[in-house]
Amino acid sequence: MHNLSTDTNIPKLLKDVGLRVTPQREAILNFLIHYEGHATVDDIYQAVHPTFPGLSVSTIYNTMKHFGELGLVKEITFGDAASRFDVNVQPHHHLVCKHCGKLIDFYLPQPPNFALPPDASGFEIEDYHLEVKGTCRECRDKGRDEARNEQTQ
Amino acid sequence: MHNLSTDTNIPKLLKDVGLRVTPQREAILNFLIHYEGHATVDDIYQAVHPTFPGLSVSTIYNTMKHFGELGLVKEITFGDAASRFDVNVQPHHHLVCKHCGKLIDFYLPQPPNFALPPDASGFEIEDYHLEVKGTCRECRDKGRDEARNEQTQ
DNA sequence: ACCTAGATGATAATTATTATTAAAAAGGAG
DNA sequence: CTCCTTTTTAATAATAATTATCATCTAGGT
Repeated sequence: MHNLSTDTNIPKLLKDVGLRVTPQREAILNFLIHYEGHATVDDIYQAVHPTFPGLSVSTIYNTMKHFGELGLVKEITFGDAASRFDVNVQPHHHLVCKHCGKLIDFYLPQPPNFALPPDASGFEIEDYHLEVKGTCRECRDKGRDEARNEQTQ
Repeated sequence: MHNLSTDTNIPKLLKDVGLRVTPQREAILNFLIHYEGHATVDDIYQAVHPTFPGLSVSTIYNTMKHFGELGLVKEITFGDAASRFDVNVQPHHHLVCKHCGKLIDFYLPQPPNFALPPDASGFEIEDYHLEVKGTCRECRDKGRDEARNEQTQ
């Protein structure tokens, strides 16, 4: 598990996790490190493409898969929408605005306690994620809804 | 919020929630009520289609949207996979097996307590869902993986 | 400089879902 | 019961995210 910050040495990091150092990977990582919020593949593409015209979305998908497996990013998948990637790989949870889709991180002081039901005996817990849905202040203030896809960070 | 059981009067229920009583809706509801687990649109289609050849998937999507809005079912959406529908509309949570996709319900004795971060001030919580990922016993026993899409209930 | 495993990019394929729309059916009014 | 309006259905096309394919290219060791 790696925690990335703006002063991470990108080529070194890539070598450390056993990946070849390619300009594409450097560009993507660099973007993610500086990005506030939770980027989708398309966000990455839109941002990196101008300064790196060759870049293909396949490469981004590929790269994100690698990064995910190596613990550089965490994929957040919500029902309907596109996957988002988070350089915050600390265990954490999300508030999701039902109206604009905004994501806000939060942390639990301690894992929630619950008893496994009988039909789950032998289930080995590896990870948990709490998704809290509701309405963010902005959407509560303005007339709700019609905000979708505006502030989807 | 309605809790469906095997002795629910389906036509009456449909009328009560303000929907027209159609054979398609009756068939879908009847299937859901008797189904153990969490059905996908395709599950419904596969099950109902043989005895109701005309049924179209559009109708199922449509119907599930209505049922969801009226609180007859709860849609569970996980990242990659197809949406599932649960006639258990009580607030509850899920264990998800990473290998075979099996879903197991569980309940929290009390809501997890957490403090909203400062950038979430004004966020109005409406709902929360805890998703616990791991490996179910069956997948732990057999050689893992290659089970995907077998016991996806 | 050379070689080979691995990476890339273009494109096609897949999958879940939504939109469209003409035809059919539900349910109330007369 | 028949007519009428509105909703629903079903078939199809459209969309959108993601994965698969594969020829070409390149990183990094020799």
